[in-house]
Amino acid sequence: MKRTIFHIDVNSAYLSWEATYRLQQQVDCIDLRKIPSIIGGDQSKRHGIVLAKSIPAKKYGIKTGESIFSARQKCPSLVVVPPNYQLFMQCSDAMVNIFREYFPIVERYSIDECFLDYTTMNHHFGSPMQFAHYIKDKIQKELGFTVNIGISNNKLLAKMASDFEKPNKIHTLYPHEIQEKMWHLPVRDLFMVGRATSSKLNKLGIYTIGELANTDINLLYSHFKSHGYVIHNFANGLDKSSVKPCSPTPKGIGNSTTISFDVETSRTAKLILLSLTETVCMRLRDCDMKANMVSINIKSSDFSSLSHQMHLSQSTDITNTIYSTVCTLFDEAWNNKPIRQLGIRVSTLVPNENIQLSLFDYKNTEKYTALDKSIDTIRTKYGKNAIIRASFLHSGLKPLCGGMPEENYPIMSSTTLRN
DNA sequence: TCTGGGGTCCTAGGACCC
DNA sequence: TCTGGGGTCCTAGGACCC
Repeated sequence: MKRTIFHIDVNSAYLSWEATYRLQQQVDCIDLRKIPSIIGGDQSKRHGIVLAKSIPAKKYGIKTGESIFSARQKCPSLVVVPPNYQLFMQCSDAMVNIFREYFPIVERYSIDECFLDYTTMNHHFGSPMQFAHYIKDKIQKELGFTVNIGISNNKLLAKMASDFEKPNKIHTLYPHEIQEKMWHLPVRDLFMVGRATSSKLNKLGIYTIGELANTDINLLYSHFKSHGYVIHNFANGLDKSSVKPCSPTPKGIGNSTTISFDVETSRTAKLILLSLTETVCMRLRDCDMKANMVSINIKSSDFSSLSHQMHLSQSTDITNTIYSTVCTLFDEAWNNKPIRQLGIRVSTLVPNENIQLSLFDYKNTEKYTALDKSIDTIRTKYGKNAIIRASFLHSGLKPLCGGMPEENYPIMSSTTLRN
């Protein structure tokens, strides 16, 4: 049976959300979407990259991911606004709540993108195009921001379609429209063709999605291995994946941070690793999982990076245990180059039940588990910094670092954002 | 490049075994 | 050791997405 899939994508999400919020709060009367503006990190903390841009900023050639320094060179009058992740989560939730009024399954692909399956809903809500207009306008009216909607028979084509002309537009990309609407685009525009793959394709004389679609699959395999099959299928509009309810169980949990100065001593590095371990382990316990693998990542000031990982003899969620592994990994891996960024990650996760405890450390495990539990309770109740490790006092470093944007903010319901 | 941070998946190459 | 070949497992690094 032919499916009907929608892909909804918020236009310049972070920027639209901030603009909508400012208009509603009447911070000032300027709509950030109508002037050259970006959402960007703090340059003094070396977080200075463009996270989202307005359409006027795009006209100056400003790209997501580039440094704010270079964006300012392209447009000296550029307005730079810091990100407000709590607000972004609330706006995202408000949009998803609207979808849930109509769809039993909402696949939240990212903070600002969803897939919906409209296949069986035609006779309830009209043609796909009619319903797309309805839901797009509803979001704009109730939440104040615009979206693009792509419609097709599979997720890949729906996603490609939503990326066509912006903002506030609906596009179809049905299989019979592929040649006309998609094949003339540069290969870089195809989902799953990134910088590295597109430059390799260009060297092979392949510049458009159409050329890729008509390239011999064996040639692609010889250069790209299994990824060659993926991009060849996508260029031909082939995708069988279905719309799935999101986040089954995470495969791993990690946090990393770029430090505002170059770290030159193991002592400082380990303090930062501790703050990262604290948040990662809290998140791990929060989703009721234990980890079997611990990895670290070190990016030097010259931007070279290295990683190191270790399998644990026993799965754990204990901060102290994971931290001591992190320290061992760091000592084994660090090449003494000044450090720009540190990251840790736990993976090979198992549900926090039926864990075999070795007889020897049974007592310690119990003790540390109780300790972590008390700390988590205090932090949940009184805030993240209600209890911190003494080693951070007077260190000038944050005792907890990274983490998902949660905090103790109430989730804004879709009504809260209404005009 | 004055170049963030959260993820997932794949692969080359080495270790080890028979 | 002037050493074959196949299989499995593991790790580091790199690709991609947002």
